[in-house]
Amino acid sequence: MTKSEILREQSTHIVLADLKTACANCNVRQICQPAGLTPEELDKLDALVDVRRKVKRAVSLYRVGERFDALYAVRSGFFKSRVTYADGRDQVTGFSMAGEILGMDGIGQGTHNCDAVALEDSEVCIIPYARLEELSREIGSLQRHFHKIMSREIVRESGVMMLLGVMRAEERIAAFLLNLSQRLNSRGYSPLEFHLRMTREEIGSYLGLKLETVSRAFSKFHKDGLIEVEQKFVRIKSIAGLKQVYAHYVS
Amino acid sequence: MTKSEILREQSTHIVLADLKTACANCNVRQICQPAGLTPEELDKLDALVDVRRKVKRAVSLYRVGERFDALYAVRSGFFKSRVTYADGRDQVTGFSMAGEILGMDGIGQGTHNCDAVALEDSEVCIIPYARLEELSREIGSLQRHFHKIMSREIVRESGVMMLLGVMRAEERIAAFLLNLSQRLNSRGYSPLEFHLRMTREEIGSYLGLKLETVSRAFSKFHKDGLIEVEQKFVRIKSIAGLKQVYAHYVS
DNA sequence: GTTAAGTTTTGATATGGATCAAGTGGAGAG
DNA sequence: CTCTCCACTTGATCCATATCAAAACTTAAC
Repeated sequence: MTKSEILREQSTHIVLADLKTACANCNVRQICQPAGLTPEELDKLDALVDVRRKVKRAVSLYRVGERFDALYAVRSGFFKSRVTYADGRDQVTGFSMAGEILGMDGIGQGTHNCDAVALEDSEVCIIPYARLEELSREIGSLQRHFHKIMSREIVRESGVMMLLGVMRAEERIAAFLLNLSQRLNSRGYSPLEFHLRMTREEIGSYLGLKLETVSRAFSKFHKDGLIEVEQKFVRIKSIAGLKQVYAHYVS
Repeated sequence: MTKSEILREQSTHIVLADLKTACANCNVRQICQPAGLTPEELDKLDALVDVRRKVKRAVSLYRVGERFDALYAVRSGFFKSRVTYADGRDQVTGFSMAGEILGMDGIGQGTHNCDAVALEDSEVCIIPYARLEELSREIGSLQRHFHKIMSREIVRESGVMMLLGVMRAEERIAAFLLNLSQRLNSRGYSPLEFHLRMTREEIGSYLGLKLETVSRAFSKFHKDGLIEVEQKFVRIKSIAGLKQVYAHYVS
C-alpha cells in the first residue's frame, strides 16, 4: 500500500507545494485545529507547523528519555505509545490516529517518558513546543484548544484506568472495538468495517490481557454474531450487541 | 459540613486577613507555584487565588456533570477522585494531597467527569480557570508551569495504567505505599510513618483489587518484616524491601 | 519458490485474586 | 457506658484469565 505511494510523494513537486500550506488543506484540520480563527491567525498557525515528518512502519517517532521539544499531530497513519520495563516487557499505553496529538507526556519533565512507534507508514506535523507556547499566548482560542486537548488526554487515560481496574476481558475488548469504531467514524471512515493496525498482542498489552484472551474474545463475539474477523480485518455486525457486553458500566 | 464554617469564615476578620496573603505564606507554595516570579507577578498570582474553601470529610468538592469553572489547589487535607458507574459501583482514580491540583479533568468538555471527595477535613484554593488562562498569557513561567502540571498528570495516569495492566497484587500495593511515602517525604513529612487517609476498599478500588487482597498483602508485608500496620497507621521498616517487591519493573 | 519468522487460533491445565463467610476490634451515637 | 455500625482480618472455595502447548496460517527473507 505504501512503497509506491511514498516514492510518488517524494518525487512530485505538487506534493511539496502542499507542504507549504499544511493546515489549510489538511483533511484532519477540524480535529486538531481550534475553530473560529481569523485568516491572520490561521497563517500564524501554518507557520507554526510548517515541518512534517514521515515515519515508516515500526520506526519510533520518539523514544523514552529523548529530549522533548515538540508535539506531533498525526497527519496520516497510526501509532502506538508504549513504555518498556527493566525486564524487557512493555505495555502499550495508547493508540493514535490521524488528527490526534502525540508527545504531551514530555512537557512535564522535558524528556519523553514513552516511545511512540508507527504501526503503519505515517506522517506527522511537527509542532515546536516553544513556539506553540508563544503562539498560544497570542491566540486565546489556540491556548484554550491546547488545554482541552491535554485535559481530554487525562480523561481518556482515566477511562483506560476504568477498563483495567474494573472491567472483565470481554467487556474491555468490546469497549476497545467500539472506541476504535467511533474514532474512525468521526474521521469519515466506516465505523463498521476496518483494518486493525495492531496485533492481538498489542491489543492485549493495552487492555491488560494476554493475546490468547483477545483472540478468544474475538472468536466468542463472532460466534455470537456480533462481529466478523479475518486476521486484521474486522466487520462489526451489531454495535448494539457490543454495547450490551459492557452495558452496566455506562449510564 | 459547612454552614457553621462558612459563617465563621465570613464573620471573622482574622481569617479574612489570612486569606489575603494566600500564596506568600502558603506552606505548599513551592509545590504548586512556579519558581522565579517577580514580586509583581506574585501579586497577580495572589489575586488569582484569593478565595479558599473548606471541605469537610466525606463532602464533595465537585461532582460528575457539574460545570467546570475552576481548578483547586489542595492547601491542606486529602482527597480522592472517583468515577461512578451506572450500576452504582465506583472506582477511585486518584488521591490528592497538599500542593496538588484538582479539576483538570473538566477543562476538555467544560464539565467535571469525576467526583472529588475529601477524605479528611480539608481546604483548597480556588483558581478561577478563565483568569488562570488570562494570567498565563501574561506570565510565561506560569503558563509553562501549568502545562507541566497537566503533563505530569498524564504521566501519573500512565503509571497507574502500568500498575493495573501488568503488575500483580503485591507489586501494586508495594508501589502504592512507596508512592505515598515519597510524596509525603517531599512535603516534609516522615516517609516512614504515616496515617492512611483512605480505607482498604478505596486503596483496592484505586489499584484494581478487592479490599481482602489489600488486607492480605499488608499482612504478608508485615510477616516479611517490610512494614508494620495497625489500622490506618503504617510504618515502613524497609524501603528497599518494598522496592524489591516490584524490582523487575524499574530500571 | 522455499524457508524462516511471526501471528493467530484453539485446547488443556494452572493459579492469582475474587468471592463467600465468619469473627474481631474501633469509633461514633445515644 | 453500651450499642451499633463499619472497617478490617483471616480462612475456604471458586473462577476468570494466565500459562503452556501445538498446529494453521501469513508475511518477510533469501
